[in-house]
Amino acid sequence: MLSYTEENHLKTIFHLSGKDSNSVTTNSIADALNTKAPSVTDMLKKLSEKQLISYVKYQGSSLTDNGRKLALNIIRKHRLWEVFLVEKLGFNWSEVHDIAEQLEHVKSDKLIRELDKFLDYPTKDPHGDPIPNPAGFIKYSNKFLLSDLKIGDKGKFIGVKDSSSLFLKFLDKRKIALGCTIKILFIEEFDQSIHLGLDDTNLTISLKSASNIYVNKL
Amino acid sequence: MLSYTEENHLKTIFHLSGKDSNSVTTNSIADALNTKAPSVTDMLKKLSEKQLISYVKYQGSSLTDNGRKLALNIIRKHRLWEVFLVEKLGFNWSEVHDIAEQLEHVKSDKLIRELDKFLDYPTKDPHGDPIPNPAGFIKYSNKFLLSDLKIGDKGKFIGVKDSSSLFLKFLDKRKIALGCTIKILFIEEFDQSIHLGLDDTNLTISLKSASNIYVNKL
DNA sequence: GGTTATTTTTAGACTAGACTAAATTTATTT
DNA sequence: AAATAAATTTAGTCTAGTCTAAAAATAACC
Repeated sequence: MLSYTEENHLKTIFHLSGKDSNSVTTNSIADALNTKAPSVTDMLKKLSEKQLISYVKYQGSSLTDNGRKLALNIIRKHRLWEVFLVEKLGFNWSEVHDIAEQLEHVKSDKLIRELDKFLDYPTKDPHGDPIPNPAGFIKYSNKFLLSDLKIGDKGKFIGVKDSSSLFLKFLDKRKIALGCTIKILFIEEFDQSIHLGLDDTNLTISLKSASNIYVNKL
Repeated sequence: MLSYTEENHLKTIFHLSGKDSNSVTTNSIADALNTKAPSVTDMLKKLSEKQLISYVKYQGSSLTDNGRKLALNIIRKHRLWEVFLVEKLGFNWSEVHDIAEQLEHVKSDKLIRELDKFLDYPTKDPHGDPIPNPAGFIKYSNKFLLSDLKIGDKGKFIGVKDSSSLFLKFLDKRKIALGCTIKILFIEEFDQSIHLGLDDTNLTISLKSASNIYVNKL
């Protein structure tokens, strides 16, 4: 049985590792969890003992198959609860992260099975992120960051990288919603801010914002 | 912000106090929480400092108005989640307690408001216990223990005292369901076991079982 | 390639919550 | 009302998780 803190470390290592399970630095975990490096080092040793990560002193950590499975199970729970909050309780996608952060730690396999059924087996959360299946398999889409597209490219908005409430409200205000089509009209040389075509309107967003938006290239 | 453990102590003190907020002993709290007396003593001091209970050394503890309000809020959450689990996710009433025990600690006022609305403002949980309103008001029904009725009395089954999974399954097996009418046919002198009329069948239950069943006298 | 800077780990201390064993207070019994 | 029993608190220890400061390892730089 994993503790709250162990679960959070596994989840964070997964998120920082990316698709191909790269090794992750101690400091990056500490930053992500709003904690300090020595606390993380302690936890890394513990998770390593439990064979959930492979950890080499000074060299970083990566999930074992077992650890990855557990991480994906937590992420599955997080995302199912997010769907519940938005679809059933009428929350805005910008409000659900912190609550799901708590709900994801509730322990009951049956609860998640029944919730999944109740929600009719959703495959994506409200931010467009894929929901891992019960076996811990996750389907990555061939997504790109909006900031990596070139002038003239078109993309379909499928998700966000940073799902902080602040950023999601930013998107809401500009009517940038999941599923809409975005065309790169022009990129400012000076600061890489991007002029977009969005439905019938044009707008400009910063490089920082564009680096938080995932699209499927069209 | 209360910790998980603080919340559990407040809740337990409320449950042990009964309708008229009697003083509660340290050992009874320890028993209810499956912990030891010294741990409880520490917590009592802490809750007393926070003015959530009034605690006199060696004399027991009782909730302050503030503590009672917080306790009722936790109970409100617990019972709303139980309704959700049974009504929406199809759980049996015997399975929901442990899960609700976890869910009740999730912190978000809006979550509970929306859940309440989603469930259409229920007033009782699946075991027949009243759900406190958001202000911390709880409506007690004039309930009796089945074991306190006399021969010839009739009652409507409205709730259980001990909602352990074991006892609820016991009731299910005997088709004793919330809302059914129970008549006391005969009480054995030897062991106070009770012969009941239930719908069109008769059965016998022990004093211990009868002491766990609440009825409204008819 | 040696020096400096950065990252990471170790060492040691702190808090919340739990425990056991011993001391103290209250209750019971005769 | 003294002696015994039971309940409760105190004292001291333990674990998980956190931190700061110092030491060690790695990376970066000239």
